[in-house]
Amino acid sequence: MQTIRGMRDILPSEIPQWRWIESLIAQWTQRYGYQEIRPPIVEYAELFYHGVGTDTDAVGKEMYVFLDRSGEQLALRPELTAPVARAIIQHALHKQSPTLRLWYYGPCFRYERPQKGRQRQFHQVGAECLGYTEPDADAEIISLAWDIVSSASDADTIELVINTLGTEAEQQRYREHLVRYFEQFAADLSDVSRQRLHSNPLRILDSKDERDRRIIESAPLIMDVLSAESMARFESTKTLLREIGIPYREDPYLVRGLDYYTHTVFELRSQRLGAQDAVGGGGRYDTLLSRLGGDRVPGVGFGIGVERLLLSSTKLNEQSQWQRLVFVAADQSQNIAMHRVLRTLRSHAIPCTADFQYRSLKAQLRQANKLRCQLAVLVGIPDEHMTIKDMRTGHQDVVPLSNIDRLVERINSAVEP
RNA sequence: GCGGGCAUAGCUCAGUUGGUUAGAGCACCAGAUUGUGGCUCUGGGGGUCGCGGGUUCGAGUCCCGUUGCCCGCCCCA
Repeated sequence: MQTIRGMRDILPSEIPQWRWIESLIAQWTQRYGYQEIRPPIVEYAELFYHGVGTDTDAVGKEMYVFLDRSGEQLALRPELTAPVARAIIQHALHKQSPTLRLWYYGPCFRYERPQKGRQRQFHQVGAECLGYTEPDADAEIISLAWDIVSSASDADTIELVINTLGTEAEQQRYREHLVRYFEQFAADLSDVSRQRLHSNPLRILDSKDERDRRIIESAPLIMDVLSAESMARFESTKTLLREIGIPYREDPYLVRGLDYYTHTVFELRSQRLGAQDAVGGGGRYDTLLSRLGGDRVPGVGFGIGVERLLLSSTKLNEQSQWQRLVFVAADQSQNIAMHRVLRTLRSHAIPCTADFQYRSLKAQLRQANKLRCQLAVLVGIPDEHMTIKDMRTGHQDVVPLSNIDRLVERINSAVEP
């Protein structure tokens, strides 16, 4: 028996890293005044077909879809923006307050070929800012994503890339321009790009193929078809980023894989990852909610891959710190006293543990040391007493076995808060 | 979905042109230390060599298949 391909256990030894990342996330979302939302993991498949689009790989080729026992077509969520949008519509959250700042964190699923930084079950953290058409919201979202990623790794190992896709209509017009342009070179394009010519010409732009790149160099740019208004909102987004000190690089060929994006799109890349170098990405989606049958609520958001964030992290949190945990050592003859001590300490909110193999005191202390326990209590040493040993300094203190309250007092004053 | 690499102890890895009972370091357990951890020394336990076939007198080593991981493509978080 083993885990399903592309899915893995997060082992106890890895939990401190995860907790650390999760605390960064909680910290930053709180500082920005975002509220957490937790949609279910399973949704109607239709939500993603309509919201994200069947042309996208994430939904069209990689989504886990299955029938439940009553024949409903369900899906394991491949991303969380659509579920959040669904929740807003379903509970009319935008009617209670016309602007919303939400964040989420949880597992997502995509049936892909596993690789480092690419698993079939992975975790995404993200935030959505809804109800604002103003570029201020775009800047805030990018700023939040930047803060989370750059607090986990050194700023000089990450890169922020931004672009604009304009309105839906402008995107459509651009698409037509591109098709007309690339058709002239159809014979010279790579096979993949030729196939995309009519299905998804935007995607040709980020092809890595050598020959494609040369053709792309002279391809029309989105800027050529943008209205003055769209251009202005992109400019002011960039100005805001510059003025609040967030370094970015503009890339007119950046396109994102999900259909719902309009205007601003961005990606955060890490040099410390291989081919899967995108740690996070996002953009504006002014038509998503109306596409899902809701009111026209504009929004902008991002998603960050937590596994990739961990891989890209240059700031390993210091391990091997002393734990706020008391080790209670005893031999077999003291087992009742040992359990009484454990129970009393716990009732006083003092974390404690013991070894039930009743091995030598030496072996028990070795275990206490391995667990990095700050204190050890030696029950029955000396006779009718308990020794409180500070594992950091070796300093020892003796209290009578009959006076557990005194033990609690001593421990409370010795343990670091 | 396509192309390629790897798979030996809990972990990181040796294993010579196929040839006796498959090794090391770390980790684990015990002792040195007559109830006291970390360092050191000594000893000990632990391996269907990913799994299934095949070639051979003989396979960890060669061949085929399969599963998993890794790299590139694709895609994205």
